[in-house]
Amino acid sequence: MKNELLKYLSEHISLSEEISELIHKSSNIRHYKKGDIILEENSIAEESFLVLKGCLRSYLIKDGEEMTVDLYTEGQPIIPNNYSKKVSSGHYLQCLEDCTLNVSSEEYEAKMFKKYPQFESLCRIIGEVMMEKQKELFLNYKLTSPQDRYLHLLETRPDLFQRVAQYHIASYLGLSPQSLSRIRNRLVKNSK
Amino acid sequence: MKNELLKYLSEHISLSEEISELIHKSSNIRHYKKGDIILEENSIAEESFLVLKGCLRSYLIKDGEEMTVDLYTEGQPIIPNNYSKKVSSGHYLQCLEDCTLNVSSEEYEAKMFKKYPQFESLCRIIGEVMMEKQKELFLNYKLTSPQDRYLHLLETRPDLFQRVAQYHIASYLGLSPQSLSRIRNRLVKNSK
DNA sequence: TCCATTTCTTAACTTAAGTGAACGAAATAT
DNA sequence: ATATTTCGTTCACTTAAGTTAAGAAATGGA
Repeated sequence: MKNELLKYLSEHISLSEEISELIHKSSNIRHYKKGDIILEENSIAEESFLVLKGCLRSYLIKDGEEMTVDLYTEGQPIIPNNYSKKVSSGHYLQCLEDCTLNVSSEEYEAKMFKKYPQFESLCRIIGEVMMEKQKELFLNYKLTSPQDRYLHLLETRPDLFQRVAQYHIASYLGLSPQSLSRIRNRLVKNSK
Repeated sequence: MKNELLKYLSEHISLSEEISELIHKSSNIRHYKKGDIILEENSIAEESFLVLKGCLRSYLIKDGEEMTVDLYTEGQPIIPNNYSKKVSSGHYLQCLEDCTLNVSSEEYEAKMFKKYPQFESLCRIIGEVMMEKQKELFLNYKLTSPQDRYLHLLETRPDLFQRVAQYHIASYLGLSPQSLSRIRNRLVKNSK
C-alpha cells in the first residue's frame, strides 16, 4: 500500500533508489471511516494528503448550501485550501468512503528539504505539474457548456459516477442536481 | 526597472542580499511593441516572463473564435501553457500595449538551481503561492454569476477596464460582448 | 422486512445568457 | 481631414439553467 505513494511520485519524476527508500521509510499512513470530516471550515490545515484508498470531497458552505469544490480518488494529492498559510481553510474535507491516506506536513517537508535537497526539486516539479492540471481544468470549465463538462468528466473520471452521489457531482460541475438530471435525460433522448 | 523583479519576488519571500544581487545581475529584459505576438499557438514555449511594464493577453482559438484566457499587467508572472513540457502551447500571447518583460527560461532556471539551491526554494514557494491564487480564481468563477464575476474583476483589477477592450474582458469573463454590455446596463439601471 | 430518510427525476415557471443583426461611436489608417 | 475598420450597445428571438414543488426510486437502519 505504501508503494502507492512512490508510484504516484514516479509518474512525474524519476526517483533514485536512495530517495525512494527514504520516502518509503518516512511515510505516514492514516485510516478514516466513511463520513469522517478531516478538515473543518474554521480549522487551519497543517497537513496535506495523498489518497491511497477511498474517495473524498472538499466543500464549502455558500449561502447555507454545500458546494463541492473537489473530488479526490486514489493517487490524487490533497493540498487543502490555504495550506501553508496560517489561516483557516474555509473548506471542509470529508470522506465519502472508508479512506487510507498518506499524511504529510509542513514540518515534515521542511525537514526533508533540509536533509535531501533533491526532495525539494521533486516537490517543485510536482507543483508545476499540478499547476498545469489546475489551469487546464479551469480552462476546460470556462470554455465548455455544462453538458460538455459532464461528458468530459464522464470520459476522464468515469469511476466517480460509480462512487459519488449525483448531487455531489452536479455541484462539482457547477450545476443544480435538477439540471444534471435534465442533461442526462436530454442525452439519452437525443441518442435514440 | 529591473528592481520590479526583485520587488515582485520579495512580496512572497524574503531575499538575502546575495540572491538579490544574483537575480539582479542575471536578469534579462526585453521590449515589445503593442500588437506583437510573443507566442503562437503552434510554437513551443521555452521562456517564461514577468511583466515589468505593459499589458498582455493570452488567448486561444476555439471554433474560429478568439477566447481570452488570461490578462497580464505589471508585476504578474507569465508561465505559458505547457511551459516545460515539450509540446506546443496551443495559446497565443499578445501585447495589448508596448511591453517590457523580464525573460526567464528553463535552462536559466536549471543553471540557477544548480548554483544556488536557495533559488529553487524560492521558485517552489512562489509556485505554491501561484497555485493558491489559481485555485481561488477558479473557485470564484465557479461559485459566482457572470454579473458577480464582472463586479469582482472591477474590484480586484479596476485598471483592466482602463486599458483593455471590453470584448477581451467579456471573453476573459466567459461572456459574449453583448452579455457584458447588457450586464453593465442592468447595473446602471438598478442603481438608479 | 418494513419504515424512514436520502437521492434522483420530472414538470411548470422564471430568469439570464447566447445569437444574429443593425446602428452609431470611436479609433485607426491613409 | 476623411475614409475605413473596429468596438460597444441595443433589440428580438432562442436556448438552457435556476427554482419550487412533488413524487418515485434507492438506501440504510431497526
